[in-house]
Amino acid sequence: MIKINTGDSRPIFRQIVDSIRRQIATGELEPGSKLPSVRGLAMQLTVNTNTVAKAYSELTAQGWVESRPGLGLFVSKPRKLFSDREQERRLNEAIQQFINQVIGLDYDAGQLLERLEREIKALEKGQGRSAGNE
Amino acid sequence: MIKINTGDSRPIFRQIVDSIRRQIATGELEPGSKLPSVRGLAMQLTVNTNTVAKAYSELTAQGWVESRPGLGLFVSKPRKLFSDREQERRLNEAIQQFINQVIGLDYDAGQLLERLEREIKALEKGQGRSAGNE
DNA sequence: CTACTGTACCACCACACACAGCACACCTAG
DNA sequence: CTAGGTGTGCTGTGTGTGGTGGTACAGTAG
Repeated sequence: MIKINTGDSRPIFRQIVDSIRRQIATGELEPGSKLPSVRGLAMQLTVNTNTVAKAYSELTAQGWVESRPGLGLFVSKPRKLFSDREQERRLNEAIQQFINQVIGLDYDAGQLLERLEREIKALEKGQGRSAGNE
Repeated sequence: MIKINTGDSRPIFRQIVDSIRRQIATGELEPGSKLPSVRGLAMQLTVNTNTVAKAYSELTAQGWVESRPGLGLFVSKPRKLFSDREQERRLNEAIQQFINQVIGLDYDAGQLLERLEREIKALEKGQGRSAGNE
């Protein structure tokens, strides 16, 4: 089930992408599963169809789901999504962004790492995608 | 010295804010230090004065620097910047955002935490701000 | 055929970002 | 005193992104 939070600073289509990506990564959505239709999800979220289509377009472009013409979108089998360099670049960017956000907060390194560890390991509960080769 | 990267996805004024905040947090800019003038920094970065002014405005509003009328902006003494709830909210947001960015990458929890630990501890080298009470 | 699927357009509006120029109050150096 | 530097405020203009609304088309299932 996908939820949209209007108080969230992220744009709507990004919330949809993140939500579905997380469901796939945690195994909540298994490979082969069918995603809700563009119009159906748009109706449920009281959002424009183009907004959902934009989210689906990104998921398809990044290889999380595959389109079967006339049928819908289906979760694709786990595989490596980015090159090593691209992965490294994205990880670095994510870390720097995290630091910039917590840099004024009164937490020490230990507290930050403890909180991060808890949240990260919660993801691997349903066994995230860790496929072999490309 | 402040650098602007046009390839960076962050808006210019945000890059300036982040850069200066980090310099203050790491002690590279000590309390009482004078920031470069709005027009001077804008000239150096080949950027509009309003863009620098916007960055300075945010730094002032968040209490990182203080304005002495007619003289300039000066790094203020360390103190608590946000309420406990606000700190907790921002930390949570930062963590969720980090997870959303690394969720498709082929790193396990151990690798992520190791990388995070290295970068976070690098910040505390010059003794970050950890003042007592509000 | 009809009804559903994703996809691709078009137009419109709102907002953030950056740029440009101008004005004002303040302080210091001469 | 004046001249020049300081932050701050305002108006405007242009560009890009996000969101909405509507239409259209090819593919698939019944």
